[in-house]
Amino acid sequence: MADTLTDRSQKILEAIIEEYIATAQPVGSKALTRNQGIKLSPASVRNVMAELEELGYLASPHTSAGRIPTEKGYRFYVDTLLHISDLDSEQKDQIEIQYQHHGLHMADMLREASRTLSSFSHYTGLVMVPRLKATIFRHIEFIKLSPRLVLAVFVTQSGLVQNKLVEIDEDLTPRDLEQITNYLNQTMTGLSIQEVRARVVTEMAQEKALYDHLLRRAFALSSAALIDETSGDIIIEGTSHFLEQPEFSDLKCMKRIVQTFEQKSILVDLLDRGLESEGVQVIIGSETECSELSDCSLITAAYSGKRGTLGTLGVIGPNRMPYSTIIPIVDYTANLISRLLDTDND
Amino acid sequence: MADTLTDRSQKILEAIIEEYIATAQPVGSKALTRNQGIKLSPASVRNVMAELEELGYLASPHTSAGRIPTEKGYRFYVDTLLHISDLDSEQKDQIEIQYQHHGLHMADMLREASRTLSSFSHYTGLVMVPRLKATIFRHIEFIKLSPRLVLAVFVTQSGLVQNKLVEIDEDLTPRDLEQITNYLNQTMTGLSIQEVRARVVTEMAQEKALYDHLLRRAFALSSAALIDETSGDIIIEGTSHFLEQPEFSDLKCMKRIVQTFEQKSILVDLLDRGLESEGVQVIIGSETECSELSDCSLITAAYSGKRGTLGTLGVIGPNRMPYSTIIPIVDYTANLISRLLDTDND
DNA sequence: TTTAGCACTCTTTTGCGGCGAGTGCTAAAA
DNA sequence: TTTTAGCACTCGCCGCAAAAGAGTGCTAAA
Repeated sequence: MADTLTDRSQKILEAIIEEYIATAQPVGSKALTRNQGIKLSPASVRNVMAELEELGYLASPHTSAGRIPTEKGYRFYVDTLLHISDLDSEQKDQIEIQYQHHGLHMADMLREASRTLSSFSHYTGLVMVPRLKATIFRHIEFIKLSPRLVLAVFVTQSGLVQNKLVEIDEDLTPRDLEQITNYLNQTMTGLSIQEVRARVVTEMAQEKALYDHLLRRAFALSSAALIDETSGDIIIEGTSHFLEQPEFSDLKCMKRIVQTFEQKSILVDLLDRGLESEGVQVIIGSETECSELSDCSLITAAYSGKRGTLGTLGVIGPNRMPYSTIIPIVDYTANLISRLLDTDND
Repeated sequence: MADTLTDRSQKILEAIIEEYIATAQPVGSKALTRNQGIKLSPASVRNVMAELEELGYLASPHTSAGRIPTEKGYRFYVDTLLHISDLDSEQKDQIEIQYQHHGLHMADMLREASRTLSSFSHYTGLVMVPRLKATIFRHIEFIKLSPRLVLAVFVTQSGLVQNKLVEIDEDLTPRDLEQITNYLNQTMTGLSIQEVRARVVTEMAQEKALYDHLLRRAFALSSAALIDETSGDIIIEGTSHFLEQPEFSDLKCMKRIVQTFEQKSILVDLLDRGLESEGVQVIIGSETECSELSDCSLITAAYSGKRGTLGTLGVIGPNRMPYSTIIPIVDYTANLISRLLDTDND
């Protein structure tokens, strides 16, 4: 039982998957011979189909229905059969236009990205908000709101702004705050957040910090401000597209999926996986390692700012997704966002 | 045809509505006599039901089904029949507990409110983010990020923080910025945003602003910073509860509703209505003036900070909602949020 | 004024035969 | 040896009709 399929088997598998993606109906041998450039009789196709089923690429819901792809089938399709074309420039323009009216606000841009992903793919768009730890320190500022309350505003190189209210035990004069601000901005600018954190820890342990009152406060404040709270936030748009999918017409199953979305944490984990890797990733069905999402697939890609990866974005839909059209959309959007993040904030 | 119903009619109407709320099934005369403290025979009940139908409080889906309440029926129920009990202290505690771990961040608190509303009501929670214009100026700060880019951070009395990146045409020295900051904070603190805006407009028109370069810049910057961008944002949690409602088992109709939610603007309008009024508001079916939501009802209440109303929150679900249990939940949550906003930020 | 009885209506369920799509197998054709 | 035509078989889906069930309105009696 050769694990390598013959050319002919591959062609037929491809045709079946594409037909199934288009129609959501089990594909029969006859339908195949009608449609495409397959020059075989139904009987021959049947033989191949039986073989593909035995190898685990196809399954039949019941005897008298056609075949549907298994996860293994989709995986093989995505890995070796799929030829992804580039977006034509018209589509690129259409996508790009969406971002024209969004100014400098990163949050708006990411929301728009999620929306665009959803509306161009007709599935559900996902955008992970940049993890703070993946970003570069640019500026920190402390605003005193009341004797015991300071607002820390922290800006990353890529234009992400994080606010945090910090309670303090002792009154700090505006002058103190200014000094702290200056010190931190001078020492930390250009470092990654991880480096900044490390630095804060080591310096706080060092002797001179013990004696320099102000310095100690500076570190205390900054470490409070840099706790990554927004981390793990995710922007989901177009959940309603799920309601269009015939495979989810069962309300029970539909509800399980939507609830999983609302929880967000599982999606965050899935998007996190894409952080390390280059290019577009496809996660199919049970590869999600989440039983609720076992009939869903994700197409994700990382986006990056000036220095390194910031986060990931993508699309989630049923296993039966038109990968060939969505992969370029995700890819292009990720690149576009990266580009916008690089140019927007000098 | 007296518009005032007899006591008996009211009792029966109430029983029908409550039965229908509990079961989602058309209510027949027999079912009624079985259940409650109604001491009449089915035949008598039928007479009353026929009368109630003629008056428009009930409708029958078809001859051989029971009756279901009309909007007019619900409205009457909510307005005059309903006796809302207070939450018992156990429930209050349960709700309150949810907020313990949320520190000073307003955004987190509001998200939690939406989540709590949803999980305690088993419907969909809505929280409108405070409209900037309804808030009081507390502090503004400008952070220079690059020669042409300034980050404006604006804090309201109630602890809402808004960031805005502002592009400027001419380089401002840190000294300039500091002066501008000081000037604005001294003049504007304690004014409502509307007053601030008005002030900026009038002062910019005045002569002295024409000559004072710095002043002009200060106004330009602040007016750019105070454009209300987050306005109209809304936090929706628990959409999946809609999938549980038998009345929305039709996917078409379900999808229309979810899409309406995703658009948000319609919900914002609906929540806006509650801004003016005291206490809990109920909007039933077509009162939403939105055809997609004609089978939905909202229960909303305004929450407020130190000075005046900030926004509204509530629950949206099918017309057939257990108003008597949800109204207290919404009411209590709104008060709780108001209380938290008042105490949190000295 | 209330209730019991009854005929009537209309939906829902159930059972059943037939149609259609698709399969696997076998034997013939290429 | 590979491909194809033919054929019996399986099984879901559709439509129909009959039966069941729930509820109503009306009338006449309590």
